Amino acid sequence: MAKTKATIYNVAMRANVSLATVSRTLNNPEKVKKETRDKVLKVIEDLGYKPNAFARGLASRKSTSVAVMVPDMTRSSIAEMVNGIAIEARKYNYSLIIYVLKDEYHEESEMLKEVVASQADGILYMNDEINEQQYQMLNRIKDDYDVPIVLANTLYPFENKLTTVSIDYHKAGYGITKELIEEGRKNIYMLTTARKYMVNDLKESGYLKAINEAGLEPHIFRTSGDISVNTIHFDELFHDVGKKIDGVIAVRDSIAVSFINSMIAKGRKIPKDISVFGFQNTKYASLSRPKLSCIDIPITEIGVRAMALLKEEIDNGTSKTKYIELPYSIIHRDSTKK
Amino acid sequence: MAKTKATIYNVAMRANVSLATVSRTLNNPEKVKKETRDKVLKVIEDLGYKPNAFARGLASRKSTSVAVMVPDMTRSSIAEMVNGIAIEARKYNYSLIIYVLKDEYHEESEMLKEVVASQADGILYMNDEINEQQYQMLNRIKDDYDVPIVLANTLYPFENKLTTVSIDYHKAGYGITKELIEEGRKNIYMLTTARKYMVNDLKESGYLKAINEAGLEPHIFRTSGDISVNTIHFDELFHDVGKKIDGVIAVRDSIAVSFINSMIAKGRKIPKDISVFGFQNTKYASLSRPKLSCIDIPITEIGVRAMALLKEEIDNGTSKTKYIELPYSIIHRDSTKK
DNA sequence: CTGAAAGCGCTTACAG
DNA sequence: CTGAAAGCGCTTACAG
Repeated sequence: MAKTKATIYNVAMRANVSLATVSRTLNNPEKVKKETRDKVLKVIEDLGYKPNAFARGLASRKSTSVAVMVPDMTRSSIAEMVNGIAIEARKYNYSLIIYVLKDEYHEESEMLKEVVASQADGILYMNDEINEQQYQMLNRIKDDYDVPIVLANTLYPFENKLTTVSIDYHKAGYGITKELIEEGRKNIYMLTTARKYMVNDLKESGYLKAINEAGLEPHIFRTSGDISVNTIHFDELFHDVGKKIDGVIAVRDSIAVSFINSMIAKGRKIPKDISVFGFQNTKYASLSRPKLSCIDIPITEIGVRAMALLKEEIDNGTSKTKYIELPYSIIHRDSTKK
Repeated sequence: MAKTKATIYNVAMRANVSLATVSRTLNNPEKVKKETRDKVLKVIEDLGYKPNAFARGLASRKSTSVAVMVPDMTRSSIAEMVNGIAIEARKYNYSLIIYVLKDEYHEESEMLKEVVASQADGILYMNDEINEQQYQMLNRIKDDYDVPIVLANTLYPFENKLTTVSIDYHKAGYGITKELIEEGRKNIYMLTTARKYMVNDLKESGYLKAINEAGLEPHIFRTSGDISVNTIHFDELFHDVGKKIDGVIAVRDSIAVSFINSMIAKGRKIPKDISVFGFQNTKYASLSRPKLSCIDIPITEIGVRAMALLKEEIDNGTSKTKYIELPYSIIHRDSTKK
């Protein structure tokens, strides 16, 4: 039964070469004579030999693995980024170790120590709620242990010490708000999360800028991402000012769709009475009736680029680029007039 | 800057004990006198020492990591299972190495070799498309390398050599079909994927059983998970027999919602004209108008239980249970009459 | 309860 | 281009 795994020693024996030569044909093939190399490769193939990742990691001080730290796998944006990361990591034969962040700061800091102990070659960190404390902790880890860190879709606008791949959420928020203004909307509401997310703050600041420029009154409405909860909030909102609202920017597609459902239940027409924009371009947007107009965020691409940048930092100790801003686009469907 | 990580040697020095004692206070604290232990623990704390995972893995032949093999991170059921796995893994301080499966059989087999080389203590495999070839390969890996494997939400009904955690999809398909029959529906369609998924085949067989028992005519309609594609299919379907369909079982919520949107566009009423059931109870179900009735699958729980079972097999070499069937429930919302 | 020592399976200067 | 040997940082019998 339990076949004992072939070791480098077995390969060396069978191929009549030293351990060093086997190691070289795997890691620096150009340093081995073609003839020898082929002989060794053949034995490796025959034995189904794969180097033990621990021994290799211990000896070389490289792990060919990166730590992927995420707040919550179940959010589709996170899952899609991880997918992008996986696509790119595969090219380099890197493995991905997933760490699901806990709310508690202390736990996160423990987790980071684990990451360091795991000898990850680099860290991919995604957390759209990132706060001062967390940002500084990452900074410290990076400096203390000299491990490259790349933030993916994670913006901390007050400092820029950490390499980042994202989109300009402020500009995106500004852009769609302007579109609504140009449509002639006067009472444009921003539907955002009660909980503070950095990324949502940026969308909000873009919204506010456009609203102020147009001399309109800003309306920030904070609600929950939980549909059963925000439905109640939207009913209350409608009760208070429902007839006046004529435009909406929601920080997530799912919140936009939930809002649409609530308003249609009250007899309002979308987009005739209210134009609605979402953010992300998830499947929710295409399954909504009417289909949702929204900002399309190249989320998989963010993952791909973040991994590529991390790889660059791992290999060179640094990277030319410290900030990659990816373009977004505005998808016009049926919940807005344009 | 770059703080050199403390090693077990540094700890031993500072605490005036041997390496073995440091190792023991971490791994077998009961074998160390309390006094000594406390002294060592203090130094560990002071130095921020974390054992190097590679050295530990190499020496102990245990990795405290498991390989998580998934077909595609972006499917919400997969992401939620991984979340469940992460929750449970955290209890044991296990890390998770993610492998995103490729379509190509050869690549999957290479990946499995990598998994073995990575010294993972066990493998969590989820793939609702699993075929004979893949199943046998897993079997071989398990036998050859003596590594525990647990299938999560992955059914291969023709054999049961591999430990599995899932729900009874056949029964679920049967149950909701019966409900539609009891509602008085006569032309019940099953909307399933063109591509063969094991799990969908089981839903289908349950559907067929109920239909046959009732002496009705079965209608299996194969389409795509892609909304823009299935919308076209549904339009064609409506053109052919649209007026007759009075009940629908879809293998995924998103397919059900897309179908509802298509039918409403043609002027049909849900659930008055057509009752619709989905599968999974995703957010799509709550964001649909009308809200979707569906089978609720305890997907996070499947992840949790699969990880727990794997841990049991890792620790004991085997587990008492070879198959855990979790209960599902039927959620009645507004797309069916009950 | 504690320590000395071998060994896990690799990589990498160093020598030749 | 190739090999002998040290060393990576742990764990684990074995002795005491």
